[in-house]
Amino acid sequence: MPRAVVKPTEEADIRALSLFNGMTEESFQALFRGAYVQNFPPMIDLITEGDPSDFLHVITHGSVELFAEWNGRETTMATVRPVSTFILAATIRDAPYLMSARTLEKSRIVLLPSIDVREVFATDPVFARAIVDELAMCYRAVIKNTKNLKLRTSVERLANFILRNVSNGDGLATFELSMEKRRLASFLGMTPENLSRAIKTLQGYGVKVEGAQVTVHDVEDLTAFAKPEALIDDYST
Amino acid sequence: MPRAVVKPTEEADIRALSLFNGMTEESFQALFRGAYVQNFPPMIDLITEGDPSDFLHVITHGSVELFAEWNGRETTMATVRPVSTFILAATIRDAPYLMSARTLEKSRIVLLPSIDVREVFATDPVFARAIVDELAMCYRAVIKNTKNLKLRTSVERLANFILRNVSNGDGLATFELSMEKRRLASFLGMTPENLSRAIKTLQGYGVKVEGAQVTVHDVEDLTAFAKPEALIDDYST
DNA sequence: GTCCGAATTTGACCCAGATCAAGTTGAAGT
DNA sequence: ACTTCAACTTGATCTGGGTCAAATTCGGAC
Repeated sequence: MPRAVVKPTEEADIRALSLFNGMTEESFQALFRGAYVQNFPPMIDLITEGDPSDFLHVITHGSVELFAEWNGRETTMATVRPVSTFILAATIRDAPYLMSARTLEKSRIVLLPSIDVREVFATDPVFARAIVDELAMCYRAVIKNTKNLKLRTSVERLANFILRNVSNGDGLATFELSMEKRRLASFLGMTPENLSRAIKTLQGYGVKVEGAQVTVHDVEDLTAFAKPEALIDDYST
Repeated sequence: MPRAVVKPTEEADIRALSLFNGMTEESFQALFRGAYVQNFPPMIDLITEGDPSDFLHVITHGSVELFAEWNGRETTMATVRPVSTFILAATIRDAPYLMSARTLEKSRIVLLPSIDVREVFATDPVFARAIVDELAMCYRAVIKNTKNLKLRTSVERLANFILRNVSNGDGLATFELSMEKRRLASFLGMTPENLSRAIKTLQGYGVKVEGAQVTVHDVEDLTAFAKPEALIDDYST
C-alpha cells in the first residue's frame, strides 16, 4: 500500500471540518507535512484495539466500522463516514486504541501523525479549542448511546434509529440503510435474527423495509411509539 | 442554602486535581473568583438533565449519583466521589446536561461558573491542555463502559466490578461496597433481584458478600472467570 | 441469465434476566 | 428492646431476546 500525497481538493474537504477550519494556514501545513493518504479495499483492518495510536485518521471516501472484541465476542461501536476523523481521544492521550477499525467499502484515509497533532495542539489555540469541542461532542454522543442502550428495548432502539434517519416533517418518509443489517443489528445491540423480528414488529407502526429501503408510512404513529428525545437522539448538540 | 466561601484547604484539594494543578495562580484565582460552595443533605437533586449548564461542579466531600431517565425508566450512569469534577463536557460546549445528579450522602460541592471556565480555558494553555486530557479520559471511560455493557453478561460485569475494587495481588482480598446494592445493580445494568442472584452465582468462584463487605477468597479463580482486560477495566488510561 | 456463496428471514426452542409477590434483614428513631 | 420502613433476598413465573437450524433472498462473478 504505497503512501500518496494528499490531493488539493481533499485537503480542502478536510480543512472544512470544524476541527480544522479555524486554524492558521501555518498550523494546517505543519499538520499535513507528515501526512499521507492511502486507499484501502473493503474489509481491511486499519486498526487493532490495544495498538499504540500513531495516527489520527481522517476518512475522505468510503466507510469504516469501529468495533470491539472481548472473549470471542464482537460488537459494532460505530460507523464512520466522510468527512470525519476517528480515534481522536487515543491520539490526544497517546494511549492505546480502545476500538478496532476496518473498512466496509473501498475507502480513502488520511493519516496524520499523532505526534504532529499533539504538537500543533500545543501551539495553535484555535486548534486546541476545536479539539476540545470535538472531544466534548464525542463524549456526549457516547453518553447518549449509553442511555439508549440502558433505557430502551431493542425494538425501541430500532424505532428511534429509523426516525433519526428519516427526513422528519410530513407524513411519508423514506431512506436507505447505510450499512448491512447484521452490522446495524450489532450496533443496536441485538442479533441479526432479532433485528428481522424487530422490523416485523414495527410493521404494526407503519414501517416497511424492502432490502435497504426503509419507508415510514406514518411518522406520527412511529414517533408516538419511539418517544425520541433530544437528550438521547439529537446527535448535533 | 446559603453560598459560602471556599476554604483554603478545600482550595488546595481542588488545585491538586490534574485539571487544575498546572495552571497559573492568576488563572486559578480567576476561576474561583465567582465560585461558591454549598453543603447539601443526602438525596438532593443538584442537576436535572436538560437544564442549561451554568456551573462546573467539583465534589469535595460526600458522593453524588449521575443518572438518566427516559419514559419513566431510570438508570445510574456513574457515582462521583471526592475530589473530582463532573459535567465538564456540558460546560465546555455550553450545552444542556445529559444527566441528572443527586447527592447520595451529605455532600459539599464547589460550583465554578461555566462562563469563567470557558474564559480561562481560552487564556490559559495549560488549563486548556488539562481539560483536553480530562475530556479524552472521560470519553475513553465511557467507551470502556459501552464495551462492558455490550460484550458481557451481567454476572461477568459484576465479577469484573469486584475485581476492580479488590486490592489485587495475593490470595484473599476484601473491600466495602461504596454504594447501595440497588444503585450498583442499576449501574451494572441489571435489577436488584438479579444482582442478588449474580452474587450467589459468584459464590461458586469464592466470592462472599455480607452486607457491604465483599470478600474474594480466590482471586485467581474469579479472574479466570471474569477475564478482565485493560481495554475495558483499567480506568486509569 | 445462471450459479454460488453470503446475507437475511423464519421457525422452534432456550436462557438470561425482568417482573411480581412474599418474606427477611437491617438500620434509625423512639 | 421495640417499631418501622426501606433495602435486600428468595421463589415463582414470564418474556425479551439469543441460539440453532433450515429455508429463502440477494448480489456478484461468470
